[in-house]
Amino acid sequence: MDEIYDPAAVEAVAQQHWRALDAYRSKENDPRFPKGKFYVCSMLPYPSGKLHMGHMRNYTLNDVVYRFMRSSGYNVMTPMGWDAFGLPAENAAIDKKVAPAKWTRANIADMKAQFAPMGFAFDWSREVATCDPSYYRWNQWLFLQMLKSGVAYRKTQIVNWDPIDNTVLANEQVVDGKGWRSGATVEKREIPGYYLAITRYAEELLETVKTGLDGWPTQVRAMQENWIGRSEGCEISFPFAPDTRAVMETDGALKVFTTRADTLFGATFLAVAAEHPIALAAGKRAPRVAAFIEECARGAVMEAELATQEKKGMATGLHALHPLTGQPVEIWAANYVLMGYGEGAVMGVPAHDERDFEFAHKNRLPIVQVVKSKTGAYDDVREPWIAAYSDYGITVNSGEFSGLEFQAAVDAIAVALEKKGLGKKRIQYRLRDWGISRQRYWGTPIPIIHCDACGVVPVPEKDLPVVLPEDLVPDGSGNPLNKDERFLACTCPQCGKGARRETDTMDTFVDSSWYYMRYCCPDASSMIDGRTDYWMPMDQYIGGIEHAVLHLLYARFWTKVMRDLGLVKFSEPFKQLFTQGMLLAHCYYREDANGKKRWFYPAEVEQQFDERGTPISAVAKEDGKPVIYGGIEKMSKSKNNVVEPGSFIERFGADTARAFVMFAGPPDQSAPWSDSSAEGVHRFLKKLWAFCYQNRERIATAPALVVASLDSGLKKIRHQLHSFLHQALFDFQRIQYNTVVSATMKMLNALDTAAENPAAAPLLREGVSILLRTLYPMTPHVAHVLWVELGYAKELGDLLDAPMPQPAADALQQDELELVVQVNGKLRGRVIVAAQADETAIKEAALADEHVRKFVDKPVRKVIYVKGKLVNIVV
RNA sequence: GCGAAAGUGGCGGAACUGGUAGACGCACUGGAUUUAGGUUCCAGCGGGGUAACCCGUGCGGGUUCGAGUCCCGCCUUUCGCACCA
Repeated sequence: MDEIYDPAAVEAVAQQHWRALDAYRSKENDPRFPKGKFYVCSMLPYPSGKLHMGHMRNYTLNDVVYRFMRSSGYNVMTPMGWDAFGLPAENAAIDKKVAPAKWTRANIADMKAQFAPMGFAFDWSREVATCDPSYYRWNQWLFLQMLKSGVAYRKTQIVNWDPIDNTVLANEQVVDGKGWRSGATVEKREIPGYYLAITRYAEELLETVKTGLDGWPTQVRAMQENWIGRSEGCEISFPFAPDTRAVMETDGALKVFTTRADTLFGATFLAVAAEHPIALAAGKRAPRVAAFIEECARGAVMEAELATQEKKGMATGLHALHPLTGQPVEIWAANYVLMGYGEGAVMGVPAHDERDFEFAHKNRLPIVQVVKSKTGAYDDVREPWIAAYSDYGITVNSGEFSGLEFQAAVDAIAVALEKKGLGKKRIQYRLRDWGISRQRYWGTPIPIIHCDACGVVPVPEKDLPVVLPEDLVPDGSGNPLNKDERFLACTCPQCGKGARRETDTMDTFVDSSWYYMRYCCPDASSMIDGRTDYWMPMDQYIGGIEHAVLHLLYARFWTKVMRDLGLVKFSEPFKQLFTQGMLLAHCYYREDANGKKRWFYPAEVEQQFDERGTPISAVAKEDGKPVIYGGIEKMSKSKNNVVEPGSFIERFGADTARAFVMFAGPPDQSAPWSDSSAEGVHRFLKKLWAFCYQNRERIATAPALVVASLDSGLKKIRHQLHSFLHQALFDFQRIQYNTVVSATMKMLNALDTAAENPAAAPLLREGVSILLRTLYPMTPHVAHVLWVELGYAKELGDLLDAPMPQPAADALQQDELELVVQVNGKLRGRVIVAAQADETAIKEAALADEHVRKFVDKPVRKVIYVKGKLVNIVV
């Protein structure tokens, strides 16, 4: 055994050992693991080319789950793959004039190589890249099945259009309403596309997220519940007034949805989206309406932007009739009404809705109070109008419906409307169908053929996959597939005449909706096979909170579609979900005269402290002059604060990197990277090695542990060790690995104290075996080598499958307990009592304590005893 | 704007179910070893006070014998908002 800890040597030995065993290849029903399967998986990464420490944190987390569960006796499988389609490859293509396929595949190779030193337990035999035809053909196949069942359908969609580059822009590519490359003001444009009817599953998606999925974080469940957004309300029709009838050339009605039918008598205007047919018809007649529609057509489609923009409106000059009073109500076009949500129209009740109030106030529309509070606080909301009263209350000014409470009013009005055929109760979801068409090259081709004679024709299953040509290089001016005759030209499967292929590709969320099922059978000749039934549903899914809604909702939806096609038997893909936090890093900059920031790498900066350890200033090493501390930020290239694993691992080893990213903070929260803190963890591993080296003979020759013969000092240390273990096992289960690392540090500190006692050898032998196995999931290399060197492998087997240690009952028991004594809830003393002492004796001992007596200057009113913890004396 | 979280020493954080605030580590200070730097080891380390003690978990209220933890109202930061992944 070497005297000095040499991480490079240790890690080479351990990895060689695992490679020789092919240690992470998983197979179904492996008889070595009678407890059954455990499938743990991290959300697949986008192959951007560089792995930073943040990735390492995420996959270390995954790896700790793997090793802990395997040590607990499960047949664990953890795969890895690549979310290989998407926009960044096209941007790289524009920048570097390299085909996205080539760039992506080179990145995958790079990243895979960067994973190697970390010693992750990935089963690489299951690797999947979503840009491989063998994968995306099944996106196409399932899409065809969805077309057949009607889950997939064609409809127009609104996109961001860059009029200079003549291309559709992603929301990300719209900066302040302008195209990021051209600078042109972005316009909304309507084009046809494909949708998946996720709303068909709204009720089931909602029900399970509310009452099932108990292995998911509650905040994720809440976010999904709110995203689906079920609301009970009424659909109400306002029949066209003669002017509207004339313009629309029909006697229809303007339909709205509201959850506040009780306020119907307060509806003083109607607001429609700028794209609503009535607005468009009015625009043909009135130039000012047309101008307003055009104004609304500028600007982006993002909801956050729409919701924060100034509320603007324009009277259309048209009217509809109130369904119950028959009074004409003015129709306005408004920029805050969304065409894609509900009916694209709302009734405006300014007295009882803040947004309507703001709108009415600005446009001098009438405000009519129709609800008063039950307490009388808002009985009189007359002019001057200050605010809307949006709480539930009692109806007023509502004819025969006055004097009713909210629900009674809604019920009565709904009945009245239904009698007239002008409305009914209805459930409305906020959730919208999923538009999957992207006017982009680097994605799964949508398997559709356009024929002049037959129209839109699906590609026959036997012709799948529709292979994406891999040699095209986008130049920023639209989808290069539109110019690629080899791809475009085809024959119509129905009439056999020449036809054109669809050039839109699928949203990359399609790729990530089921890859985790393909990992189970990556070489299957169908979409999935029986092996998926063995591994799925996944036991532990790990990924960022940013995916709380979209990806996780799409994956749940996709699973249900597959279930309804008879492909899988389960309805939910992920039993447990863990949302990991981001790794952040310090950043430093200097500003030049023009306010332009120059960002320094942390390594170029020296932090200075005062004598109390408070950081006072940071200076650049190059000139000794101050730089500005920019705080702790997300790692990003532009801020030069990306921590790269390569050089760190070379200096300190993968185990230090792994242990530090686990130690830095709770795994579900963001944590900053710190070089010096990481070195502290390295010191711990060095200390561990040195301790094992110094005590190797004592451990090797230790007699068996006899608890009764330990002196009281060693007994106490043994109690500590097993308490730390007890806590660590709890923390392993709740995925709080930062405190597991702390526990191993405490164990080493305790063993260090024990080692001074000449009789400690049996305890050291037990303690080190506990310590190594507890530490192993975080730092497998050094744990493996020490395990072998100290002879534990011969006794307990390879560390990969050595069972997790369990705390001994005889160690957790104590003869004496230290109790805290409080007076009126404030800590005033401590007493030591026998473990079996009864409550009366304990209370007496507490009252007898001299520190306590000082504060008991009034009669004792009550004494509260919390078993094993404290006594509180109330005076 | 809407939805979801987070806020504890100089720093990262600990305190699982209301019950000893600050475990473990970093930084810093003093000392030992070393020619020196680094390493290693020992001790100290929330604020105030000679002390007894007092004050302290973003801010303001409340519940409780007892609140970092529960409730109400604010402030700040982070994530998501449907074409970034």
